[in-house]
Amino acid sequence: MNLEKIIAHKAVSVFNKLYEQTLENNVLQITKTKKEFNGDYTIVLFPLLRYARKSPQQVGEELGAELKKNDNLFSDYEIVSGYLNISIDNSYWLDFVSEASQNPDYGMSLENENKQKIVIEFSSPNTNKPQHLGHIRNNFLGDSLSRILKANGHDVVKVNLVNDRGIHICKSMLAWEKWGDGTTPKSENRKGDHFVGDYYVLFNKMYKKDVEQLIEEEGYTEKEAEKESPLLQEAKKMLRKWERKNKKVRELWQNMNSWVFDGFDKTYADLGIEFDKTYLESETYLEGKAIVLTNMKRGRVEVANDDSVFVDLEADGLDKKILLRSDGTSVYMTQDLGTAIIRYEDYSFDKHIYVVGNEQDYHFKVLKIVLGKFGYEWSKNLEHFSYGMVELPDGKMKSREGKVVDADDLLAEMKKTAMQKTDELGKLDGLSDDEKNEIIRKISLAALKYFILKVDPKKNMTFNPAESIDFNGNTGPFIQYTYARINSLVRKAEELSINFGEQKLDNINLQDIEKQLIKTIYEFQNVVVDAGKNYSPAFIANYIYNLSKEYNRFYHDLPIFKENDEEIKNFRLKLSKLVGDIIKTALYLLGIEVPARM
RNA sequence: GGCCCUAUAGUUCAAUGGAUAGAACACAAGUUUCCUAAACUUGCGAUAUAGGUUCGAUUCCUAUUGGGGCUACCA
Repeated sequence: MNLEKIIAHKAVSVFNKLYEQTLENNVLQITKTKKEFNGDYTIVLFPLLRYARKSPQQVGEELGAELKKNDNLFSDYEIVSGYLNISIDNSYWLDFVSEASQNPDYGMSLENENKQKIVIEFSSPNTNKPQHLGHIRNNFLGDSLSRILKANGHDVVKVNLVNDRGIHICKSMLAWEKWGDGTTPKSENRKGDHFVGDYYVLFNKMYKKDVEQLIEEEGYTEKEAEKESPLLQEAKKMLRKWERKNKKVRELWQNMNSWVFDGFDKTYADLGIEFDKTYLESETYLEGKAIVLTNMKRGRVEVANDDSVFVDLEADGLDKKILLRSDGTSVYMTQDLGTAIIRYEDYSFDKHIYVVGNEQDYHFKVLKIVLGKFGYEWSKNLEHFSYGMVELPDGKMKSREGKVVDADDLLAEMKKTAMQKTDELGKLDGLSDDEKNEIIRKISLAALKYFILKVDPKKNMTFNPAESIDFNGNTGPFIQYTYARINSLVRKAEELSINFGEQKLDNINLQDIEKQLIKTIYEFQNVVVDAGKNYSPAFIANYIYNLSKEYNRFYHDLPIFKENDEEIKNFRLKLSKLVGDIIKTALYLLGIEVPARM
């Protein structure tokens, strides 16, 4: 039980006794005391006044005095304009430091009585183009959320769903067939996913010309032209051939997909992302089709005049949704229906989380309802973790037009900047190239991951490619640097054979900044829980920045090895080590590694 | 047209309905005989507008305006 609850509990029972009331626990509001006031926790007195029928000053005085009298947890109290600020006795904080220092998993609650089996799907790239900044946010959020849920004691399965079939894939294929001249990624020395992506962009360029021509020369409206374009018709024909398992088309498809997968493997390795299982839509989409047909027999879906199959959701306040095209091929929804069912057969999950952008809010709403209509009880356990788009200063990224910030390019750019910065500062002089590169890798990836994850996932975020991502201030490297400093202290202590871990913490007089640090350390366990409840890696990021900032102030203001008092010196080392451990754990939850030095 | 999300310093981000709205970057000025200056300290500067609920609103509700998204045969 955490301190806030303990205090609230005690305060309520004291209050009830004082004023002969029967308050519920949730009437009493308790918060952490703001830094500019004395005290650790604050009870807001306003809501209590109507029960006590006294002034804030009186209630605060009586409540504070009674709490302090009966319990040595409380060392002091003070009333400031309607707020009762309570101080916790130092011995409580010191005991906490000793305890946390001995727990290597401090912050993680790996035993959870409400343990759930959670399947989390993220990344979900298409094989017609390389990944861009939008995918990066998806990958980082999915990976970090998995780690956070695990830290909350859940059984987490990370799955990737690769969309390796469909009209968009055929577009790349068709363009390559038409204009590729038999070239390969190898012959052109181009990463496979980029190679294929080039043809996707090329298709769209030619398609646009096609459409313009139809409008100008044949007098079509824009809509008609878009539909009637010969190029698009050809791609559709290819998709039908693909669904009929046409040998030539399938061979081409296999080939181009394998190029893309080679590229993706490299990108995932660079990003430090792994999956427990990868599903391919080409292997699951038929299940979706089968389900739709079964439910057609049962009369749960409708068939239009042109033979397309749809479900009418107007009763649920939504529109009609197509499930099979008039030519019998599957749409996105069809696939997701099938995939969900297979997923449940595979894992019998308690919860299934889709990490997908908020542009698909409607899609997942429909998916859930349709599965419910089809009689799948577990559809209520599907959750859409909807995150905001990454926008460029001049608007949304459009991969059709090639207007994107490419994932691989961005990583390379980050590395270059990190290397340049490091050389300027002369930080890693004297290390071997391998050691140096490894540290640079960690720093540049941290800068990128932190930049993305510190933002509330629900919100859209802006990325300006013209301004490179910072390495100073509220950044990943800043936090890594704090860790590296601490690591250096610990190393030195070992060299000097100082065994600070054994230090008993009894009568240490805490400086303000030390106490503040301990309180922040204490918060970590709550932050991990909240981050799990709210699906928000940003909670962890903001927390760890704050902790690092406070530690740097402590490090700057107070002597450690130069402290004469042995007990205090050992205490400060112990505190430092604890902060270092928490930084490491917290960064781990964001998928960020720590360098031993930097 | 309908539905959903969103609006905080010059910029990028914070703030379970609680105290004087926090940071970072940028800008201006300081701190290295001292454990890593990728650090620390100081200054400048913001809740779109109009109502409402409340002891108290950046937070909840309504309207307006701006931005983004979705709206059955793209995924």
